[in-house]
Amino acid sequence: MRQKTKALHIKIDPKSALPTYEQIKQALKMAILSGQLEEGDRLSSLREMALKLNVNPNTIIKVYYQLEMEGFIYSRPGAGYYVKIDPSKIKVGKQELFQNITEGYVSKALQLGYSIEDIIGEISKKENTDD
Amino acid sequence: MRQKTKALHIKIDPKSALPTYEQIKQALKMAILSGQLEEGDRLSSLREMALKLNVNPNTIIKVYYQLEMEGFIYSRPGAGYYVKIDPSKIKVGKQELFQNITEGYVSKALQLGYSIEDIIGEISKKENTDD
Amino acid sequence: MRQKTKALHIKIDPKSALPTYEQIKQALKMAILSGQLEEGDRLSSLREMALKLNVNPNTIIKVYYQLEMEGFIYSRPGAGYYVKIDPSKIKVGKQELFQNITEGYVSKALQLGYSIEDIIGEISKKENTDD
Amino acid sequence: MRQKTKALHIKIDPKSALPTYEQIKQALKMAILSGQLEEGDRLSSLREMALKLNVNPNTIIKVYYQLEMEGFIYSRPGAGYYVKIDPSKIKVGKQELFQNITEGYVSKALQLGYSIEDIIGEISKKENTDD
DNA sequence: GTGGTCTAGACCACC
DNA sequence: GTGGTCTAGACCACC
Repeated sequence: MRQKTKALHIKIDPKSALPTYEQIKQALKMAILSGQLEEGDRLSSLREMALKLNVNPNTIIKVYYQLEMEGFIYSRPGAGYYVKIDPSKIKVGKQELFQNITEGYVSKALQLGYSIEDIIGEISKKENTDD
Repeated sequence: MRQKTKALHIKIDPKSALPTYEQIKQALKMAILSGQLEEGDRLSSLREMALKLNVNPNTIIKVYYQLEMEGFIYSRPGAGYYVKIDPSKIKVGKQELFQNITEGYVSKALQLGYSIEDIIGEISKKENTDD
Repeated sequence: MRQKTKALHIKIDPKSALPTYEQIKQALKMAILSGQLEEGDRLSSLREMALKLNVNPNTIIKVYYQLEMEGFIYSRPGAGYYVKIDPSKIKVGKQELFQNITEGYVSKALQLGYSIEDIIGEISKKENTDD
Repeated sequence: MRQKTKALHIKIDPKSALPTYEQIKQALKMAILSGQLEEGDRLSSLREMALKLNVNPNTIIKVYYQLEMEGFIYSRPGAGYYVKIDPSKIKVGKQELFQNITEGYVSKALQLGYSIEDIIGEISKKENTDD
């Protein structure tokens, strides 16, 4: 069982309308669903994570608690929080999330007056691009 | 002189992490940028809109006030709120919004592990679809 | 008794924080205290005034009513509103108003950090100026 | 790092035709432009200020929000509101305000029938005066 | 404790 | 009826 914490690059946007804890939670969920974090990986400790993100420890407590409730991580008292992966759940969760964000994105773009062709054209530009 | 208020179908998602006023604001901005609301169109009155969306009038005041600050609408006290359109601004705002949501969507999908091809494939499914 | 209404140049600033009726009221009071409007002068009728200032007649009713309460004008039912001047009151009212606005102005300028000399210097510039 | 809130003596005139929030806003703007409040100074918290001025917190929220929009202060959620000063902006804002109030004052005095000499005479009396 | 969102509702100025 | 000001007060996110 791996004990080393993987480096995650979570950016908090203070101007976002989303609360801080929600931004962190979504970032961690993405990391898990994408496979960036794997079964047994240890999350940074509450204090470490709070320090890294320059955020109050209570905020991290809230995030870890909710992720635990949703079954993505579990705590080993005294040892830390670990990623828990039910592979089938991950697969389904990942697809659902992908379809959800796709649906949300496309419907907004359509409402703005862009066609599916416009959308695909815009996205194609991203190919062979770093950022 | 248009005086009739256009019907808008704004849905507030109570489960959203976005605050109510932000959801309404974004919906109205979309309607303006997309051309659904045009120069001179009258918005629903504060009380009407509040009633329609089942929300407190003060929340609508906040939305209208911010949209006014951003130059999308103006108020005529005693008469109502009206759409103000600087066409060039609309054009730019629309493109920026489109690029922003595209960028945000694509980066999430990529992080989830999907490729540009996967994304385009998923979006292509939307073609020839009603919903 | 003069029946011709004198031309007054009242400007309403829709962006002012002062309500419309207050702006009109102050302008009329100034005109009376300054001698621009004299004993027996007839004010524009409610409808005329409302039309000239592009304002709702009810607003003018309110203004005239308050000026009447304060003893600056009186109404002759069916004939209109007329300036009533108690010369001693006018003199006192004018001086009081002058001292009030001077006091208010000077204290603001001082708080901003300007000296009496600065103030006098700025005001002196107004001499030999049209606007 | 200054954290102490400076004492401000803001008086609300209930008889004023200016709305409460406007009076408070102007007083704070004056304090900033005059240098009474400096870069980094912390404003009283929403609740403190509301208590001090015997006004509803929502009224203070409105004041702070507008001052934030105008770039005079910024909020650090959970910490408070702080003065933000772009010195050049302050200088310009101060001069503009001074010229505005001077212009407004002088034009009223002139309309009342006083001459520039009268005005300067009245203001000169303020010299060597405490109040 | 501090900022931020939101509700419920009164009252005013103006159309 | 319509916008605008204001109060009283609850609840949330975060420090």
